[in-house]
Amino acid sequence: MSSKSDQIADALIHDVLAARYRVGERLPSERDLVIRFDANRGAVREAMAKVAQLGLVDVLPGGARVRERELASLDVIGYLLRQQELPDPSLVDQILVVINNLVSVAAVQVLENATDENISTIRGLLEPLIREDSSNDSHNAARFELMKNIMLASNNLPLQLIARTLFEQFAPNISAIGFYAVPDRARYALYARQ
Amino acid sequence: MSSKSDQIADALIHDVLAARYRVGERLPSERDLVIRFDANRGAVREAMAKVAQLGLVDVLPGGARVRERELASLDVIGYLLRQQELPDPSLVDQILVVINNLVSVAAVQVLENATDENISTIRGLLEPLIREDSSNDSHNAARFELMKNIMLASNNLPLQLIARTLFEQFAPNISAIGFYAVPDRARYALYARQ
DNA sequence: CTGACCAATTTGGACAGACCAATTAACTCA
DNA sequence: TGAGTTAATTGGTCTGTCCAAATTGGTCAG
Repeated sequence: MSSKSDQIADALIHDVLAARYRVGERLPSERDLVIRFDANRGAVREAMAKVAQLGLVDVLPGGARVRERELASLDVIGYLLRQQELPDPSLVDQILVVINNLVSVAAVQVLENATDENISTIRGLLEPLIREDSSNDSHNAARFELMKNIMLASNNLPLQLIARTLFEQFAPNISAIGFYAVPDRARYALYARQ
Repeated sequence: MSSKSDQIADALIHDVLAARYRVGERLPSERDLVIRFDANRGAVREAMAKVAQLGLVDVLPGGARVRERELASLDVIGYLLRQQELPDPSLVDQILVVINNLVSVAAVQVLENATDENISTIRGLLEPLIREDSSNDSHNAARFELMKNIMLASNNLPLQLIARTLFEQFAPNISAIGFYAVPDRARYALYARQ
């Protein structure tokens, strides 16, 4: 059972992402939200702070105003994926484009900076991927593991933060959408050989 | 003048990023922080919620425990850049690697999805970059503007969120470090011609 | 009728004190 | 010494209050 402020925040985030309020419009006042959610103002304020920290609203005396979606934090991706029962396919595509590319960048970084140990670990993870006879599920799991290791070994903190955020927001939704992006096996294999 | 809860949050974030607390260690209790910052518990709790939302700590009954830095939100980058008077050069390098690559991805996306209007706008922004006689400052400003437009035109929300976060966290620090990464002019020119 | 001005209301920010449930730390006793 | 129990600590929530900034609505001069 999540805390009450989290429940309130989730409801507010959902409403904002569902465009229930226009950009620039004010959210209900904290005192109104107290009534709607049957909570005290402290809980409502904590929820508001969370929504504001996600970059979805600007909170200041006079009211909390909705910002443009493009000004939000990366952390809203998870909420967006959960907005409907089935994640938006185009959003999934967009995420996969970014992830696949970041993995490539990370792979380059690994080759430049990583230790031999890291490389050998990654090479070990790579083998199951080269085999063509593996099932889709096991192949995806192996690829998932490989990506995470490449990110970790990249030694690039922003890269790690982005990747972890995307992976983490993405993971709970994989079952609903399948993890279908086709990796560029040849490229990874090339990297591994270097 | 920022709000008190923001001041408290900034101080806590600074301490955590400065590794004043070990991973897994507990932050001072909310009641102790009330004393240290001469605030009430509500303000402290709002600050704590912000730090938790950044992924720096886990707050639960018994105390707020520090998490590994790799589990944080991308939004900590700005705080990391401001940790010392002079931003960490290696962190700057890492950010630039990511940014430059994301721009490339976005450029591809633009070619696939963008309107003619977008493309012509970008092509217009590209011209000042091709000239070799421009000063470094104006060249950088032009490149900055170009990148932002490519990102916007990419129609890829995660990409936009990441880019905006990085640019925004980065911008206040540009003066301190210079914006020195050399763009791959040839590649952009190639894209533009397509 | 329009627009500038002003007062009343609304809103977020902060404060004080209290209770509960979960966790943690301390203690006791076998 | 170690396991089990108790006491203290901690976060989560609640009620109520005051203040300053922003908004709103009305008023009045032009």
